[in-house]
Order: sequence, then structure tokens, then C-alpha cells
Amino acid sequence: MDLDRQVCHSLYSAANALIRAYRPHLEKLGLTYPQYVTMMSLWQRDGVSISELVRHTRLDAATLTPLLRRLQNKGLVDIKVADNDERRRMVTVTNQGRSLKSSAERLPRQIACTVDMSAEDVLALKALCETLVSKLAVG
Amino acid sequence: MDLDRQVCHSLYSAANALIRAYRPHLEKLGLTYPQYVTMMSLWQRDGVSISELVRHTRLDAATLTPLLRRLQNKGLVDIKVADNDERRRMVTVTNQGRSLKSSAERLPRQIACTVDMSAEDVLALKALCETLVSKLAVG
DNA sequence: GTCAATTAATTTGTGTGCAAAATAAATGCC
DNA sequence: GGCATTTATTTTGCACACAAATTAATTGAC
Repeated sequence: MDLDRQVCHSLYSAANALIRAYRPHLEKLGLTYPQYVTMMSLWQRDGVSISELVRHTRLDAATLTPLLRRLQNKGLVDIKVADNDERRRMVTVTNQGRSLKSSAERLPRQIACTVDMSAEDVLALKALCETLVSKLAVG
Repeated sequence: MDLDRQVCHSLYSAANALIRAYRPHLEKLGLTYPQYVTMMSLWQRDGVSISELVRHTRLDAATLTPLLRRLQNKGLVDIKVADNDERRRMVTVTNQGRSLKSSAERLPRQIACTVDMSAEDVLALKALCETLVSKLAVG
């Protein structure tokens, strides 16, 4: 029952620490970490609905609604009601949003440098996290 | 630059998913996850200052101040000004706080059951997270 | 075609996470 | 002893995280 033996505590601290490491870099882009995740998803594929963003980013819909409004206020995305289904909103990246991509692309490598873990360890960590996510999504 | 290739995203999602899995169990105890972490730390050793709790729980001081007030309102902890140094607060667990311990001790095993990962994988995950935390604490 | 059930998104409310500023007490230098 | 510096904690402000309730549009059963 030691706190120091709890995997969850390690995972929780590690996730917070990693996002904290991203923060100063993201600040230069004017983004928070969840906003950056959302932009990465949209750079890959935009013209998507909020529920599609929920699936891909694994953020909550109640989180994404105000988050997307902030991205819109910054001029990075457009949000329009879908033609075929007026319940849905189509989110697209603006030119200004697309222009952020190249600076954002440098971030992961920069963080990787300060962390300095072996490629195998990083891959192992990612795989274990994905396993955990999938196990928790079911049961 | 695929979102799906980012370790940080996996780690972030995994931590959120794991805490979400704890939530219904913790709700029965009337605790949030960071409150549970704080109680675990105090069950191990109480009569500590806030900065000592910051070190052990890895939560922020600005998070702990209101969090401890909530634990105090629930009657789980006592907070007193330290005798020797009036800047410090001494946090102790009440009898009511101590009586929560036995129910709380069952939680990690319950979660482990629903997750159903091998002991080696769990230990590997914890070790990798700890490595990450220590690397980020420095650089 | 009508109305209940479903689905998409938003709102609400509480509890974080954290940087930065503010308080307040102790320490150190002289 | 007086006063700048350091240390402990609190406050402030903004952005999540998420359960639950709400709103609004579509689908489906009949």
C-alpha cells in the first residue's frame, strides 16, 4: 500500500511531468497540450466532426467544445455546421493553423533530446500505455 | 508527426484512462484521485508539512492547499501551524481518516483485475515511468 | 406522417494542474 | 537589532477532465 509502489502514481506523475516539459515550447506556439493534440489530429485529417475528434484525440467532448472555440478565436480552425446533418460540426484548419505545423513538428524531437531515453525504452513505454488504454476501454 | 506515433499522447491517454477507472471506486470513499494519493502518503507518514507532501505526492503546492482544505472539511485530516516554524503547517490524519485506509487498500488489486496485464508488464511500465520522471526532473 | 428513441454537441459544476504574484515568517548579514 | 534575502504557503487566473443534465436534430417503429 506504499504510494511508491503504485503504478498509477508513477503513470500520473510521468504524464504530468511530460506535459510540463512540453509547456514552454508550446507556449511559443500559443497552444496548450490538449490544443496541440487537437491540432495534430486535424493536421492529419480535417473536415471532421467533433465526435470523430473525440475518437482520435481521446479527449472528452465536453473538453473539446470549449477547446475548439479557443482554437477558433486564435484563428487556427474553422467550425461550421455540416450540410447533411445539422447536429454535426465540421472542423477544418485555417491557413494560419496550417502555418503552425512546421514549428510544431520540431517539438517531439526536442523533448526526446531532453529526456534522453533509448528508442527501445520509448517504444516499450508507448506499447505498454497503449495496452493499458485498450484494456481499460473494454472492462 | 502522426498523433498515433506520439508517446506523450499514449501516456496522457493512459493516465487519464487509469484515473477514470479508479473514479467509481474512489467515489464510494468520497475521494478524488489526487486526494487518494495524498491520503496514501499520509497513511504512510503523517505529521508532515505541505512541502514534504509536495515531494512525496509530486502534486503541486498550489494544488495541495485547497485539496487539503477539502480533506479537512471531510474530517479526514487535521492541519495545524507548526510549533517551531509558523510558516509550516503540520498535516495529520484523523481517526476518521485512518478508518478509510482498509477500504482504500483494496483498490489497487481491484483495478489490477480489470486491467489484467502481466506482473512483468506492470513493473516494466512503472519502471519506465519512473525513469521518465527522473529524467524530466533534471533537464 | 407521428412520436419515441437515438445521436451530436453543449452546458453546468466540481476538482484538479500549474505559472505567477502575494503573504508571511524565518534566516542571514552587517 | 535592523533589514534584505530566502523559504513556506496561499491566492489568482486560466485551461483542462469528466459526470450529469440539457438542447437540438435525426432515425426508426408503427
